[in-house]
Amino acid sequence: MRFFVVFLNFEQREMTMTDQPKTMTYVASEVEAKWREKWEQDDLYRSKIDHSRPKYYALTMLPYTSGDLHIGHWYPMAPSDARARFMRMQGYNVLFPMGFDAFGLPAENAAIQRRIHPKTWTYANVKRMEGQLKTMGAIFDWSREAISCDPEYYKWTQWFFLKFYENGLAYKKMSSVDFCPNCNTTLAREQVVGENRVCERCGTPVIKKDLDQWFFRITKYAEELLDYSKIDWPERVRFMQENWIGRSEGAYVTFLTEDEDPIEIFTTRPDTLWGATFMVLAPEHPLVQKLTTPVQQNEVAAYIEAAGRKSEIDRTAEGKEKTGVWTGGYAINPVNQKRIPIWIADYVLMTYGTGAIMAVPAHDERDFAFARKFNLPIIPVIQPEEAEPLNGDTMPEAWSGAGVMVNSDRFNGTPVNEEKGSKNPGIKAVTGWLEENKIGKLGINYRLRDWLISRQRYWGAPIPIIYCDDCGPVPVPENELPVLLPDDIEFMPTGESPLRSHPGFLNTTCPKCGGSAKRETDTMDTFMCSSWYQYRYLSPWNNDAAFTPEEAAYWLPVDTYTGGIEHATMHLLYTRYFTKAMRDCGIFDDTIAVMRQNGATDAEIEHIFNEPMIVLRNQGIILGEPRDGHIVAASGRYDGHKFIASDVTVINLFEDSPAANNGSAVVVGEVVKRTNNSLTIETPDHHDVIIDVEPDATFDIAGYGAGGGIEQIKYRLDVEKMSKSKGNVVNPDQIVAQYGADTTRAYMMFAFRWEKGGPWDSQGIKGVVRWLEDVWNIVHAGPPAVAAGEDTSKADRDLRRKTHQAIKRVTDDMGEFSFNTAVAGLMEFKNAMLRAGNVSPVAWHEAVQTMLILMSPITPFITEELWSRLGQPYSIHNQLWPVYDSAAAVEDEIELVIQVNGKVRDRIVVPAGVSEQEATALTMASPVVQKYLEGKQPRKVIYVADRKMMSIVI
RNA sequence: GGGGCAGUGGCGAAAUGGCAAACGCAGCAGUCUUAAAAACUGCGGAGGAAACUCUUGUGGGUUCGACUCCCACCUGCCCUACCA
Repeated sequence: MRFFVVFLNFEQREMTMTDQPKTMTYVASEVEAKWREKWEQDDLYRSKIDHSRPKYYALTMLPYTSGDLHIGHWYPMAPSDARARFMRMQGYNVLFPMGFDAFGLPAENAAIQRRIHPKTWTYANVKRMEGQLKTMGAIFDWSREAISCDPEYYKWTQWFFLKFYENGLAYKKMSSVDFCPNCNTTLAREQVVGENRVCERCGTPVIKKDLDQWFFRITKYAEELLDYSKIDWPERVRFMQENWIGRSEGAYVTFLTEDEDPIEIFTTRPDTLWGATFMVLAPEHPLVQKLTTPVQQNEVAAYIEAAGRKSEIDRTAEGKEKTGVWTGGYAINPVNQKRIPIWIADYVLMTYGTGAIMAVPAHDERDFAFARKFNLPIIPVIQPEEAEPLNGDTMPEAWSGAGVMVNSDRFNGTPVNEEKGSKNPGIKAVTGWLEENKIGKLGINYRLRDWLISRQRYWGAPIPIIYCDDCGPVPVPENELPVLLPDDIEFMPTGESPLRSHPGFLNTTCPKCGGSAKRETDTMDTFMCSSWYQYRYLSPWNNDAAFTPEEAAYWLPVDTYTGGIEHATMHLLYTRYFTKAMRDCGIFDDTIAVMRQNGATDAEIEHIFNEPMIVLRNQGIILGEPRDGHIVAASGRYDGHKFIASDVTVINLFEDSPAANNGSAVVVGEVVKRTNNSLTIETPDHHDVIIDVEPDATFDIAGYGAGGGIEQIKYRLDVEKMSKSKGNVVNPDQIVAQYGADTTRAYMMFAFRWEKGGPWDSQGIKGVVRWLEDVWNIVHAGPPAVAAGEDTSKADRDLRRKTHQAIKRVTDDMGEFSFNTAVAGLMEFKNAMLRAGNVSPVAWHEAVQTMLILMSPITPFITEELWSRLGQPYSIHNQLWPVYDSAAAVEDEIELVIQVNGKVRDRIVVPAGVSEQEATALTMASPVVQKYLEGKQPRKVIYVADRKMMSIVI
């Protein structure tokens, strides 16, 4: 009857409390508002350089200014904040900044739809989101806030562009690019998604357009980007990036046409060169015109025209059926001087390799399909061992496996295995020979292409280039930055940047010759802004540099970065590239100088500017909560496939359906969809029926009486991503209003495995509510009243053990991002406190204070309140993290598990320090063991001391 | 087609090769209440009256011992896709 005791104490304590009367029930909103204000006043979470303490830069991906924070924003941020707080209490000087990714298409689209200026829309959203973020109780240092659409920010985005341009990392070229006809802008390759190649933003199928566009030379870093040895990133992200970079090792080989024009090809299978029976060029290949013979002219022109017109969907819709035409030209295979025809086909892409291939139909699926379709010769040059000799005329498919080289002159008999590149003896031997004879050379090819950064939109950072008829493209001088976006602008999307129709922006003078010139009117991809924001946070107040070297020298690099996996091949690849490019442009030189002044060694400096973020962890996604729809019986009449209802009744079971009366029909089913005037129901035999509800229809919904209408009908929600249209969005403001920020934070951490996520459960949050209420009550109850002279040493030791076990558990789990088990450990500790018997006030206070400190990173408000109610000095968040004492955590006695032949048969309680001999003797004495032994000697006895386990083999 | 990840109670989950299901939700029974809610107490994988037996997607293997390691398969999710 512990609660009785607690209650008594609670009363006693209340009378002795010295402060003003305090609410005895936990009201989250009061507690949170009070401390939020106090912390802000005291600037509790300002992060300042302090060389006496180790730094820790924790970062979570900045939100886009969409206008409303949803629970999906809290999910990465709140646990990341808890972990940053945890590091702070461990003695680190922690920087945990926040800002906004504020440029981009949605602002402009919203502006077009609602006639609000993107700037107005964006800053209103920033304001709203700042307010929401502040309720979270995070240790964001708002003095370091950075907003990417501020001129003070994008000045430096433009400056980076100029630095990259100076260093040959930015260039302009005419190229065929993906263009979204709905958003009216070009897209980077990775912004085109799915099998149908649609725009990531709006789902419109992209088209190809030839435009003069700016690119960043990310391909220069392809090899370095594949090196993950200095960073601790999830394998999954690594795999995705590796896949995206797509390194393949092979050989470049030059074939000559009959006119001696060289055609370079890339192949990963130089060992099959002798089997090349034709060549294929991409339709866009520059040599196509010259190669085409007069006879083939018409056919080739028609094919190229058709290929250009075909959308990506048309191509895939054809089911990969090969198409192509012969140019009429021939090339000479350099390894055997054979004359082979040159074709063009759209299965060869101009954008990969050299845009030309040697076709080896015997050993490549695609070439095989092409050769069979157009009756081209197939010559096997790899013979699988222990198989019938391959026959080019009869083989049913290409052989891409291992074997021995045949029909390949001096290489006949060379083994070929399934390995790629130089690990394959056949490839290795042939490549060496090609190099010796200057026919070809070893080569690496990447799938990665340069990063297209031009966007034909207004709401982005203008590209700081001026075009002069005499001087060509001229960079805007640094002292003229930023190139400001004009506010007065027409937004109708035309496929050209709106800036082009703004004469005041467009027309300028050439910085070199002073003549009249025009500005570049494209703006930069917003991924450019978010590629360097981690550096702007260091000193957003600095208008003379992108970041302050003193700040960078102290805080860099980012120690932990958290965010969604969806950015694996975009943001996370770009920002790695950006840091490497900055390093090579000398942008960190001042920072390095400061580090040297501060006594940093070369070894310490060496790796710091190679990668932006050392540790990366991805959280999962919170999905919508599933729910059953109402089961309804609708009466009315059929009109074709539709049902017109005059009455809708919610029933409990299908069987409760009322009988049809006076000629009207009745349909019964679960509501799966609802609009303003119709319901879609699924009948018990799983057919969907659409019900049009008459405007004056009657509703019978339990609990709503006569006032019920169609809005009260619940429709089924499956587990799906949250979206407004699905109606399954969880609004964090509402959750916070109902339960408080602490509960919301803790639930985010407890509900799922953080990296996995899962469907929202509106019931599950109650567990967290009860936990915090229990903690609240425990603190107010105070230490139990112990009778004079009673020995509390055993109870004290037990509580102290639980305390230190909790310290260990929470410390380890927080460190490993295992937030759900950290909270579970704290709940267990709370349960132990509830069950603690008569402990001394000293032991109770140690336990309760430790509990509050361990909880404080997770639930910062309630712990601060309880800490102060205990009379402890402000602030709990400035306390040091407790240190685990293994001696205190050790058990007095342990339960020894006894296995016989691998199965648990008995458990005996033994003293903790028991020796193996004693344990064995105790085990053998067990009647259960005796029973299984049947008087025989065990064959083997295994004692696992640290697992408290004895295994006997009979 | 290629690559990757994951499958444990009704649900979210936990378990350095060593007691499967900690912690929590829902559920059931009870206390309190006129009643309900809340709160509290107990039960809580399946079968069985019980002793006990079975159980981590399926089938093998390694081991005294496998949710955990290895092989094959099934299912789901993610990435990628005519990439030479």
